[in-house]
Amino acid sequence: MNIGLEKYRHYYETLIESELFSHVTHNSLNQLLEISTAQKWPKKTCILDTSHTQYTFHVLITGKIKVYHFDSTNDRLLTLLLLQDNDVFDIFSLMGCGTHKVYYEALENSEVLNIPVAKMKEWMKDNPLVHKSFLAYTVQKMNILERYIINVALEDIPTRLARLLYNNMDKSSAHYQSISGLSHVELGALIGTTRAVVNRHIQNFKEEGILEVSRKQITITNVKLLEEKILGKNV
Amino acid sequence: MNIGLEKYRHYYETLIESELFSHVTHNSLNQLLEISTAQKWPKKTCILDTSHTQYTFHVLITGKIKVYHFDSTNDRLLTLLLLQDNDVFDIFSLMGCGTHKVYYEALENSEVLNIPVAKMKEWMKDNPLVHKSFLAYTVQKMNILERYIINVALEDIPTRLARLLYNNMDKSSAHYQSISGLSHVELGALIGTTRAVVNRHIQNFKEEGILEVSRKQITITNVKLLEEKILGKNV
DNA sequence: CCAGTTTTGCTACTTAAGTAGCATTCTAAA
DNA sequence: TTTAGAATGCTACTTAAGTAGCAAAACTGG
Repeated sequence: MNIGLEKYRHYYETLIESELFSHVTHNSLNQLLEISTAQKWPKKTCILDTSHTQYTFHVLITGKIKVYHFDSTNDRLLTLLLLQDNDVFDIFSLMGCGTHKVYYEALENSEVLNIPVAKMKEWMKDNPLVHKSFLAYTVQKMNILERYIINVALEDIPTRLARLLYNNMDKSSAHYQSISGLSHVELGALIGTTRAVVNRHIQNFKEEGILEVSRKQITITNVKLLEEKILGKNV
Repeated sequence: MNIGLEKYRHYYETLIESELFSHVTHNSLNQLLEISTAQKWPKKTCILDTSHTQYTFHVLITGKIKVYHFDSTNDRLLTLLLLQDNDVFDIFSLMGCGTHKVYYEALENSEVLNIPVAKMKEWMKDNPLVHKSFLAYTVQKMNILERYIINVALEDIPTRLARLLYNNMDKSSAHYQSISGLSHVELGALIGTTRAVVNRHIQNFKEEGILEVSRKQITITNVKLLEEKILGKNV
């Protein structure tokens, strides 16, 4: 990346805000940007070639990207993580953890930095302190995965759906909108089921007065009832 | 720990073998042992007090410990990880990741080192390089959790059971024994179901000639058939 | 504005998983 | 050696989840 460009400032300021790079010196961060190339991933960009993320490490600057697994046996998708600003991927290939069979799709127009894995490893060798922040970051993600396992293994689908809606409620707006822009297929992939089942339970919730729906948009009309769906079944 | 003791040598040699501490200098490892106390956890020892692991970091020297979650709604256990030699816990509390609602149980007579979290953090500050090996370690565990999610969310129980048996087959012995010493309740906790369902599928497998059972012991009699249960459904 | 695609809503059906309960067998502690 | 508890095997039943398929509605790109 030509760090003389105006754009460079934007990336620099995003990274320095990130918990991953906040402690990195000005010089080192510049070095990181020098081995980076910026790329735009328009909405719906898919990375289905696992070798790409195997050799290129990414920092998500803006946008939203889902990490998902595809099961060919029953033609089902499972979203493992939603990546947002300042997330990085793929930490598995960075640590040489064999092949990591996941795919990526930009759910919104996104901007990413591309860094060759080999160069990233070198940079980390020169900046050993980042291992600490990467460790903290990874542990946080692991915590999310752990709760995901517990949800999928022990809770029924209405509970999982309710929790998904609850956790993604936009409490700032007057009307509690949730998970904007995702279809029922996407919702199913997020909780490990199919669109038909998601739709069934959404209709049930609607009848119970918990929410209202319009296309790709869910509005929670009764937060208390939604909470009750989750509570009494562990928080 | 009084590092003059004969026992000390045993702990030292175990740690230096571990990928987590192998690069640590002799002096630093001694310092680590000085802030450690050794403890025996006989088989069936349970740690149900989450505040214990919140303030004490552990290194498992020998034995086997399961990390599990308990769901009070439906009275079910879910085993998240099996810890073995040179595993450490709990990395969540070490990284200050809030409370981590999991319990521990020694499945075999185990020997652990106890290290106060605050002292461990200090020691890590003095030995910043360990962050790198802890990162690699954590990423490995995260990989296991990720596959766990995929299994539980997308595969049926016969497949999950078959995979569990397959992954735990003792290929060294002439007779392929698998998961020795665990009851059907434990097997259920490992794949996210109940003992009744585990038993049902074990009986099916038995009829299909895949395995033979005796109390707390399963012997695989036809590995190929077992593999077929898993394959064709992603590896 | 039209044509084609995506998304949603819904019905009917199949199947797997979960639940309850009990009898038998095995094991370990008194 | 006895006995209480644990583990297993099994039956019958209930319920939730998955599947298939179709039609209406709502977008989107040309």
